[in-house]
Amino acid sequence: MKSSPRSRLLPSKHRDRSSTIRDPVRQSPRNAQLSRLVGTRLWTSRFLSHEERDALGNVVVSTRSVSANTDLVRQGERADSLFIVADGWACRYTTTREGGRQFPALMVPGDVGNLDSLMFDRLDYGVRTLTQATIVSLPRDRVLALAAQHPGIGRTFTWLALVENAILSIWALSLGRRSAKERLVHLLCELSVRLDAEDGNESSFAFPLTQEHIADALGLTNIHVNRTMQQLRSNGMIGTANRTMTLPDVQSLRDICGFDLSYLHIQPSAEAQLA
Amino acid sequence: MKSSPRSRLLPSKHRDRSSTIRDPVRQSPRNAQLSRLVGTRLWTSRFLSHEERDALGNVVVSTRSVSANTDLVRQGERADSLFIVADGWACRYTTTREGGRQFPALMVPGDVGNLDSLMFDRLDYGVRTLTQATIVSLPRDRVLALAAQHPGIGRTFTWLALVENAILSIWALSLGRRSAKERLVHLLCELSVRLDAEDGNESSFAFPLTQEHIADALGLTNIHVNRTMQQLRSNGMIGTANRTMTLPDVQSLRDICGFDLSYLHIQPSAEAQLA
DNA sequence: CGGGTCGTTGACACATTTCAAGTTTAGTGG
DNA sequence: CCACTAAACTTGAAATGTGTCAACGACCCG
Repeated sequence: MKSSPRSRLLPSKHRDRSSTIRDPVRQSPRNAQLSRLVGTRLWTSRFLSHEERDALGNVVVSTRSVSANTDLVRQGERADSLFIVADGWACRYTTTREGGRQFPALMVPGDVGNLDSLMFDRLDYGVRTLTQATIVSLPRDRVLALAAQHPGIGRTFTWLALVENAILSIWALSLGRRSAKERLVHLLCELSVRLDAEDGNESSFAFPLTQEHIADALGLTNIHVNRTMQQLRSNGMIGTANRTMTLPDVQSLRDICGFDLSYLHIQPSAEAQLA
Repeated sequence: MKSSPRSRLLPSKHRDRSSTIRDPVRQSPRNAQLSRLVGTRLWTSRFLSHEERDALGNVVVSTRSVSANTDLVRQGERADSLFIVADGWACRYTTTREGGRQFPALMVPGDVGNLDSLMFDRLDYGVRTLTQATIVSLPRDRVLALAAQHPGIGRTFTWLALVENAILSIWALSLGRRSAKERLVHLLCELSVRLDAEDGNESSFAFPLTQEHIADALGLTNIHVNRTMQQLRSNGMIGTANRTMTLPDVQSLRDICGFDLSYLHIQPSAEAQLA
């Protein structure tokens, strides 16, 4: 399961910049909504029984399509639903007073956007789409009730939170101790794995991020990201064309930045179990 | 409740450098062990019923005193217990191949050291004491069983993981987008709150970290931390004497770095409720 | 065709690191 | 109690990675 079709991931550039979502759009029939969860990080948790998975599926209240650069929640706001990115890319973002922006997380298809909303009234970060995206919403109250009834669901949320923690810890290591080149390569290695884009030692995946987005993830300026990418391109370490990222030699990229995928805590059994 | 007596926090410098713990030392009678949890972040969770709190307390298997610079778990190792830092300071640390070190978290009295051990077989980071410390251990299996039986316990772990997440997100913002001075001041503001050391606009707390520890938390070199601290000292923004940190004007420090304590998710009711 | 986002380039500034001493401090052993 | 030692802290000079500022170019969509 390589990434989604390219058209879906392309940001729609001249519409709805910085808008906030209003109404659920494109309501689908209930069965379709349930099926939107399939393949999601939440859905494939190995801690869920079949019964628990069904219970979660029945809680989906809406599946909507959202354009690029839309805030799902803003910093300091309250969110009554858990947002799952079924398709497209999104980010969590934090900002300094002076306007410096940092992404503590990038979300790709299947990720949960605002786990914190389960426990906190106000979010410490904003969540925003980076591309056109399909968002599945689960109402917080019903999810919490389910978690109290079903141990597997509660455990799944703890697990999700801890995986986010592990990823964020490695990001901190990159931010604090790695050079620009290492940071960039490390991010690409991470995305390659998370998107399940690897085929032997090669990898290729739809890549909708602008250089500014990358900069916000890596704690660099877009200009320096640009120069660093050019260096990698001219060395043949990466290829970019048609909004597609190509990594011809994954292993040597991993060697450059000391990438070890164990921190992603991929569960190889989960998909197999559900297939 | 200001911080612990100074003697407790001083690292014992010429003993047990880099050693690993062997046996539980100084076993205390059971009642005393239970009471070691009191005041802990886990214990004061507002999601716990009295019954659940007792259940957790009964799971404590050991309370031991550990010298400074001791690994409780090393990177990639397995831990069968949850470690709670009842007294003293500790850190989580990650490293690059080249030896660059980054702390994704600092633990002060009351914090849980290795929540991830609940869900992962291998830890993505090491946990190490920075001072002599008192460590309470809860066996992972029994804790997991409790979490499955008692919704409040399960919910508490999710909550703990999400708070760590929130803190780490703000650390990422510091690492990626703040200057050395801002990072340092922000860390001091955070510690001042977490240690409950503030008295009006002043704050004073035992501070056992070396400048190298600070550097590892902030993604800087110890030398630059030194220069930055001197600058703050000469401006009267901070005072350091006898391993005690004094912040004479907390508000102006917060203004320097844009500190907003909401990300710490302090629960003012929790202590009152238990007092 | 035109406007705007995104990508690219160059020259320069500067925060932070590196390297290489020294000095102070706090425990240790005689 | 003093001398000894290692860790922690301090200082200076020079190197460098990354940021800043200011353009220009390419492309896409309306």
